[in-house]
Amino acid sequence: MKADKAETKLIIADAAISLFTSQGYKGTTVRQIAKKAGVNVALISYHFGGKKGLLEELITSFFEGYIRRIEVIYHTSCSPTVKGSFIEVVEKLLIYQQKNLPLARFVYREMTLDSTLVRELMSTYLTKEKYFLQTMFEKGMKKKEFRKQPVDFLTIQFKDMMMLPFLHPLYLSEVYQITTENETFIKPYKKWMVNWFDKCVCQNERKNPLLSAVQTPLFGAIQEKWGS
Amino acid sequence: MKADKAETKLIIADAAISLFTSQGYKGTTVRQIAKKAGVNVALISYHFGGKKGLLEELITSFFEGYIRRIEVIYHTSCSPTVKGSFIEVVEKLLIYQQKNLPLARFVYREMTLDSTLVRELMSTYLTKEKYFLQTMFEKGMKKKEFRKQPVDFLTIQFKDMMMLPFLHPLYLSEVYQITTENETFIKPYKKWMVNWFDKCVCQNERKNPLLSAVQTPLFGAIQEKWGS
Amino acid sequence: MKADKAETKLIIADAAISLFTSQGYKGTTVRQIAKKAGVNVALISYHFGGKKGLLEELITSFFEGYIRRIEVIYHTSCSPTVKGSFIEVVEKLLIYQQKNLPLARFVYREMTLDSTLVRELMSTYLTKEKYFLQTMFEKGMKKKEFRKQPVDFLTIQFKDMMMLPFLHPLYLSEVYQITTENETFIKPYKKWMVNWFDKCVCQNERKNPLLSAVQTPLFGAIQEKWGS
Amino acid sequence: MKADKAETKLIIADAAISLFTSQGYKGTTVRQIAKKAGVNVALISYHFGGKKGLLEELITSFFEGYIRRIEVIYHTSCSPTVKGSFIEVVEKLLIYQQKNLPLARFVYREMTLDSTLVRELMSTYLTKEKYFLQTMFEKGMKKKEFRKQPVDFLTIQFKDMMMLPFLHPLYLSEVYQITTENETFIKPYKKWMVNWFDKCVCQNERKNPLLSAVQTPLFGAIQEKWGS
DNA sequence: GATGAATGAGGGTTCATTCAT
DNA sequence: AATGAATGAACCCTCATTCAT
Repeated sequence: MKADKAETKLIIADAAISLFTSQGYKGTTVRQIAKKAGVNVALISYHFGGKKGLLEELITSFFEGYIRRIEVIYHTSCSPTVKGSFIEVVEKLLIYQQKNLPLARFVYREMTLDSTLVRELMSTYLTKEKYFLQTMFEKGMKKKEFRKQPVDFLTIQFKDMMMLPFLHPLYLSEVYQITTENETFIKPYKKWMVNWFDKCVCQNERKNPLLSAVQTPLFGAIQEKWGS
Repeated sequence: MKADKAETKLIIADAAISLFTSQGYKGTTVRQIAKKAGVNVALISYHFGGKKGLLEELITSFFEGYIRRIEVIYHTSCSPTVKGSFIEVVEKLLIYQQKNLPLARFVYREMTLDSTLVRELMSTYLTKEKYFLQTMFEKGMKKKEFRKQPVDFLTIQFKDMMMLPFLHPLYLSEVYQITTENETFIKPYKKWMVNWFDKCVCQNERKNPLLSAVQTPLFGAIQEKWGS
Repeated sequence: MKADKAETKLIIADAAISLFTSQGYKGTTVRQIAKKAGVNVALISYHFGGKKGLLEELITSFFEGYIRRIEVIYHTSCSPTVKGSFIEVVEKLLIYQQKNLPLARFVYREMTLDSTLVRELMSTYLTKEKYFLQTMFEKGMKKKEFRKQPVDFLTIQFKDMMMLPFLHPLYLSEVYQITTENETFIKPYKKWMVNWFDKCVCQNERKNPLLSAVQTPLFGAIQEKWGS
Repeated sequence: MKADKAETKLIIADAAISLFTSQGYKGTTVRQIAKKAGVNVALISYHFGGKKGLLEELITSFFEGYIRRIEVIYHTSCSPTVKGSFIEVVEKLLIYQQKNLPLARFVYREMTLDSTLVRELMSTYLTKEKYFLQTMFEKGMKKKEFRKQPVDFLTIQFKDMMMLPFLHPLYLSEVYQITTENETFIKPYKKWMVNWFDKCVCQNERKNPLLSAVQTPLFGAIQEKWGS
């Protein structure tokens, strides 16, 4: 039985994502991947040019989809406000990451490692992302929609908040049955991000500035559960 | 000149922490560790019973120190309020984690892997930690100092917030020169935690409940930098 | 040109037998085996699951063939006398051991070691062998063909005599050019075994009782036990 | 507590003999020996110049005692017949080997290995032994006490018979509780050797030539060679 | 495109030994 | 004489990859 070239690649990729996520890249052997995918070991080298090539394709495809979502909105958003565009970005990225949760988790974890390979792969995309986000922030400031702030810090904060929930230690989900996998997570988290824009980014009268440094359960989802 | 047993073990452990942190456990070879430590490879097996044993000792010693800090405060804190005890815990743990930053980072990352070994090592300590935190929260509630809330969620939120800054992807720090390593991080982060207690945990009049779900840059440290 | 799986395994096995026999299991390295077999080291693990697996297969296959020869005769021998069946067994086993002389020597030597592994491997086969031999001896006694004697001792004596010539120190053969390898060994040794059956096992008039101490049992100690 | 130099050496040697016997030379580590002896590992190198030196001393001391027993009788025996001297030799050697059973077993097993070291150690003693035995046999023939036969074969047969019972696979003893260790073994075995001398070596009338195939030589093959 | 035998590099570990105390 | 930390060589094995089919 001969499968499609594309089909076989997909099967292998899926198996790889699953194993890489739970065991890490180094901790996974090509034989484990081949076994889980139900294909011959040599096919991994054949289709991806080796284990490293497989990793590359996974990371690349993740960032590809990631950047594309920002890019599309950046170029076509018809929202009247910059904040509106940002909210679109937030929603699209949250959905994207949740849909590719294991891959996202794996990529983000691998990013915490000192791997030359991973660094090289990321740099292109991270540069692009930085460009888009910073441009948008600057646009918002120019339009007096956003408060004047160091753009760098805004960008990193934004990126941080978009990434952290997916870095969440696996064991927490398991122990407490709280998870970023179910869809109920997206809505409150998005709300929380909107709030962050309102309070910390946008140009708005803040009567009690002291509050700004305050509260917030990190995860809106949790907050949601025990009501307010 | 022969070194002390304890001394050599320390040198090896230091080298291992450094390498494990940047390359991961699986990505680090004993020969790299030995080379970095300037000792013979066999000494790792001699002193730690192998690479696995080295990992065990590192993780164990980290959690040992971690739990001890909670425990001491739990048993000897003379703060009149439970919140006061919690603040002590926060401070001690932040200092501890910052002082052992690479180790903390490494342990937390390794916790996101599906490693039987790591799971087994942690289970003891996590259970203890859970006990201490939950008991304290319950005490606070019984004393009407804290609002009534599901203790589980409080505990996990607290744990989360104490861990997240140290999971922070390395590259961010490097790119943006923001780091949890310098001491200026602790003070604002502690302040932020205090605020969380005031607004989300403690029994206090909240005039505008809507605000509670709001704001907060995840990292007070960052907020601090560009003023308020 | 890639060889058959079976073929390669045979080549490796042959090299292993040769080296194990002359240097012992512990004294032989997988690299020596691989070199002698003209294959890559990793193939040993690939085909046999490691050095230990190779040992297992060698010992198992030796005993397998050994037991099978007894079994076949046990079930299909059409000799009118039990002694006749025994003689068949003696002949088949002598031929078998001589054909697999190095393997036999190696296995028998390894049996003198306190190896858990070897013990476990043997136990199955030795139990089977014991069963076959004892049943045959008992049958001979029931038919009044054999003298009544403790079956245990008969069995061990028989086994002993079938094994000893192959345990013979290698150096003796070399020094004196006497060997169990050439075929002229089998005939007289078989004759000697027949004689042992006639004089010590079978029910026959013995005119000169003094002779009883002569025609062997290899171990006087044993003879002593069941009297003369 | 400092022990005598000699005492410590003995303790180590005893431990080594025990372990070498059950696990073989290669299968035993110096750490096992040191542990069993209750001394520091380095002492083995200190006292014996290493593991190899320890082996040398054990084998040497065994052969030393072995040869000395032959030598003494060779020079001082006042038996009127050569056969009488031989019987003395037999008795002394049986007792010696039984008293040093584990060592004897170990040495004889190690002799079946292709070890350059062992070969070199033995050669001296084996040459001496060969000289004594052959001279005695020749003397017996010259005195017409022994039949004329190839001396080589007589020697090797004799040596064979003196060695074989100690090569006996360990497991047999264990399974069947028959052992060469208890003293009751020596008497009958000696008797059997006497008989061998009477029937096969000495110049005596043999009324029933048929018996010639019976009283052994352990190896018919040998018997075959020098005719019947 | 798919297979599985074969490869060479490198992994962790164990070994007998030596060195400083 | 005795210790135990330290050493380098060599062990077996696993790895990702390639090759012939």
